[in-house]
Amino acid sequence: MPELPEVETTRRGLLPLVGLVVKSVTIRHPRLRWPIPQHLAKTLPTQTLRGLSRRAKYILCEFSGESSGGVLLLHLGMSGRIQLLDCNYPAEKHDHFDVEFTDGQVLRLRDPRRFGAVLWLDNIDTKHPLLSSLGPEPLEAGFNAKYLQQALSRKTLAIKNAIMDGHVVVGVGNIYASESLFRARIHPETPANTLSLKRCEKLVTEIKSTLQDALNAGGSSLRDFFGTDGQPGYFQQGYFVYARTGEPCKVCAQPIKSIRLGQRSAFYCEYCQQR
DNA sequence: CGAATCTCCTGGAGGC
DNA sequence: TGCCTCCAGGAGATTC
Repeated sequence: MPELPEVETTRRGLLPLVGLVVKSVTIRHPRLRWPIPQHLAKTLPTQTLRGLSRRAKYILCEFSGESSGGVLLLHLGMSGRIQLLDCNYPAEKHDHFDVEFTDGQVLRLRDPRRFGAVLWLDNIDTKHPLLSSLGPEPLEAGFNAKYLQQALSRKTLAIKNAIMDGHVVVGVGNIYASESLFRARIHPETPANTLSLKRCEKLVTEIKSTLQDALNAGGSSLRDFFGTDGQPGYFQQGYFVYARTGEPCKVCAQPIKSIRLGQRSAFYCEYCQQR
């Protein structure tokens, strides 16, 4: 599933497109999380891709042309992937959206479960509801122990759910939430507002290193993550606890436990992680 | 405001 | 071989 490292890996894979001009847009199945704006088929051609950035798990593609411009916002949801292909490459089932460039490359979005999104913003507008109330980027300096403790100060819910809340910090999904808490030796059910500053410090450090490790490995591969070159990520080799229920802890050899927290599975070692 | 629940959707796995 | 159920998962919407 795309989490932040996978999304960033995808963004980097799209960088060769910067500077290219759009030839056409194909919308095969507009019903994603929200409808894909039909006007893109008319308004995007002739515009030039000026830059690619990312906020949380949103990929922001900045376009401008003679008299118009805006931002194509892409979200991979849970099963989305984007590939760069030759425009003659036949579309397959679940290939919902193409942006073809004049050099013959096509950006192709495939999303079987259709939880992803393709939206159009008139400008990089931080007032857009999807972007306006997001927490800090986990790998940036604004995400630190002091900030985290403050952000958690009125939250009594389990720490695992708290760090998966994009208003607290963005980009920490189900996999890396469990992995980061294991590395920080914090039990996932610990009430968020009871963490000491020292434990917040440790958690911040481990969230950063877990995400950075995954990024260095080219993204994770829970089931079906593939980069823009079609190659799978390899971080899954390194999971300490995720989806390892009953298997021995890599540190103490006790069996890994799993519980449900907020409709999500959480994995932990009851000996290595304390409340 | 916080917290819990519901919801979107499809494919794959397991049971019978 | 087919059908049924369950599960996975991001995050906005809804409800209390």
